[in-house]
Amino acid sequence: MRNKILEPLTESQREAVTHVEGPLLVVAGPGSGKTRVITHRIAYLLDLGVPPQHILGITFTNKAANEMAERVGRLVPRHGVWLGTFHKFCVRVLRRYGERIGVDPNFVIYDTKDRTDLIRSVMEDLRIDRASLDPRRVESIISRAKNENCMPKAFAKRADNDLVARIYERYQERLLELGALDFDDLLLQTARLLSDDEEVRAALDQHFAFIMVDEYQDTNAVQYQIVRLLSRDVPNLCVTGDPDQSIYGWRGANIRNILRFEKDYPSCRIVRLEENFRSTSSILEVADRLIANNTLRKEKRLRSTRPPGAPVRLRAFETELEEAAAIAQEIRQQVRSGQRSYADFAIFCRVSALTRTLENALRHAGVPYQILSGVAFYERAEIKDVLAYLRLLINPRDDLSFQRAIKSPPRGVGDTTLQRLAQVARAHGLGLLEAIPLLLDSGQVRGKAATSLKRFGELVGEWQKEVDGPVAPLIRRVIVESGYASWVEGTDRGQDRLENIEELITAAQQFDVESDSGGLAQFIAESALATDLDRWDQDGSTVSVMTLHAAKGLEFPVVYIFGLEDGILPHARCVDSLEQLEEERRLLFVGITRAQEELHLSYARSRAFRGAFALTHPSRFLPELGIAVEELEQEMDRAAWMDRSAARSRGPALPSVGRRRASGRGRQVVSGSSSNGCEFQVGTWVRHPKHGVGRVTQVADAGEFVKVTVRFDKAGTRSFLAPMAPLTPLD
DNA sequence: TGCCGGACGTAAGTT
DNA sequence: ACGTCCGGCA
Repeated sequence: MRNKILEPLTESQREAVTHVEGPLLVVAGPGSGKTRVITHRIAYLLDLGVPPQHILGITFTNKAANEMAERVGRLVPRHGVWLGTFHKFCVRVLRRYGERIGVDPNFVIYDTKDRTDLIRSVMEDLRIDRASLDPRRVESIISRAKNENCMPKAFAKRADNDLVARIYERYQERLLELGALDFDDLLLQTARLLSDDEEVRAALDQHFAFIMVDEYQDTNAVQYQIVRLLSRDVPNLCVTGDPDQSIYGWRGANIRNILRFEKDYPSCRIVRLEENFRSTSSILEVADRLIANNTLRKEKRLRSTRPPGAPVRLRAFETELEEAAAIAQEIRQQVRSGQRSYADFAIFCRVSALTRTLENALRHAGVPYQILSGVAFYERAEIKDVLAYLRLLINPRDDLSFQRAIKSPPRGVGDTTLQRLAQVARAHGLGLLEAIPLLLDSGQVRGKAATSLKRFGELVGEWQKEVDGPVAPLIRRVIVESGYASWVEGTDRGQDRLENIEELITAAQQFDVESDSGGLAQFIAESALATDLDRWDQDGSTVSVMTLHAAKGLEFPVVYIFGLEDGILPHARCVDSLEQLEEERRLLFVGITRAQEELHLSYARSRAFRGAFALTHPSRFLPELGIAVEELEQEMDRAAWMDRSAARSRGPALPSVGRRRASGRGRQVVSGSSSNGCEFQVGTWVRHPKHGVGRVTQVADAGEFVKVTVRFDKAGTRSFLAPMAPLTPLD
């Protein structure tokens, strides 16, 4: 048995695996077998006779947790070790001990959308105009505060934003009233529990004698504190991570947590895994050159164990359409010729908004794909609607869910009725659902609204009797009896939406079968914590499309990264500070190091944005890769590219001065404009069907097209590519 | 009173 | 190209 665990390991991997007592830091470069180390170490501990319940494995994503559970299972069947995300772990702790710090054990979890809704409603209550203070900004400030372990009181003392402090305070009060925790609270309340309740802390510290934390470079202040509090008396803490792959600074991750591990645990052992078994040396060299440009970094070399393989390609396209089409066609060809299967390919981009064009191209080329975008499956409207009903059954005070459920399907209860209901509820300190009888008795509501409300209350009462039974039949009952199913069927994409609900029911069936599942509350909690990525099927015969963030931890034989343009990668919001810029560089580094055999990078010189075309600049990271850019038509101006990158590194962006080719390839849209440009000149008055009359302020060469900038009275200044723009000259 | 369609403003990443 | 808001209609 022990041989099976230790044999396949390298020297340093074995060193990490066989380290048992005391703190251990594994600094693991990409593709260095980090997951293998963790899973084999768990197996090793089990083999030594450590009871599985004393081992705790914490990851950031469900996917990572599942993969680990599965791989440990291959070494030790039915191992019984708890492996899960930080958030899941916190849910578990809070359900059991949360009451000691005033957390309702039946709490519901509010996701980002619920949070948005609640913050908006709080701002309404406080009569804060949305125009004067953007709710989205408020959200991110509050979330940031929570990730820094800063509660409303402490936040108010910082006092740089009075208004936000008031919203924050009220928001927390509302969550408490509603019996809800948002994502950040799961961590925050757990940290509070562990630091305020020594009895619980000590018990859990003892209980989880062996703790392993993956991706430690991505821990935030609260997660850091939780880990610290659980490894004080029994510090058998093993963390793994790679500072070069820290990409979650924007949500409060603190790269210093991993950098100071040695100081936190002076007796710790450090093992470095620097051999890369994943990528060809060509790919690795590119990654290495790129990341060497980060200044806030400990020097580290990646050692390749593989031959050079195919060179990394970097291509420039005129438009995003060509870029997408080229990727789709290439993949199709490689599969058709039998060299590859679709599952070998992954396509990454910085922002999920970029996938639309790509999707079209893939569909057009008949390439099967799965998108793993930011929009989680469980955030789809229909899923949220159904979950709102379920949440209401568990927690009748959950007004947010009530409001959602009562409106879908529309049943004749509108804002006016709801406002009256809210008044009554507030007067009696009840939830909206609970206040229905009072409102009806008061006689304030009559007619359809009254009967609908009454019926709704009765139905919920009926369903509540079933909450301890299996989940799947309950869902089915709810969607039929509420009229939701028949209503949704008649809406836009009704069939699709119904299918999504079916998928939820399938998940519920699965959940029902698992013996130790914790009932409806647990199902809802897991749904809130589930992501798109969890539904991902790597063995399926499809190309995978995802963001660079989502790609972390994965690997593919062939990787495409597209949209490598300034403003996209690095993202426009990240170019102002060196720290953020370097995080963007790490993001590209993560993407590059996912590739095993082939890596294709590309950018487009123009891209549709907000419905209009705009010119782009190549990413400032591209010159750092040390590879030449290929033009769509070979030997075309390498010089122009060099100029541009030189200009880039010198300073602020210069207007892109491209060349104009005599003929476009496979483009139908070019027409109407004469060879020397177009009919627009600076000063020309033009009419736009939507924006009305405006005046041309700028005419610039844009590769093959001409960019026309027009100032409109109302719409302000906008740019168009001349041949496509619906502009009519007025002269 | 509630619902629907056009106008308007707006867009990072994830648990 | 998209969701959200407001005003008019049922």
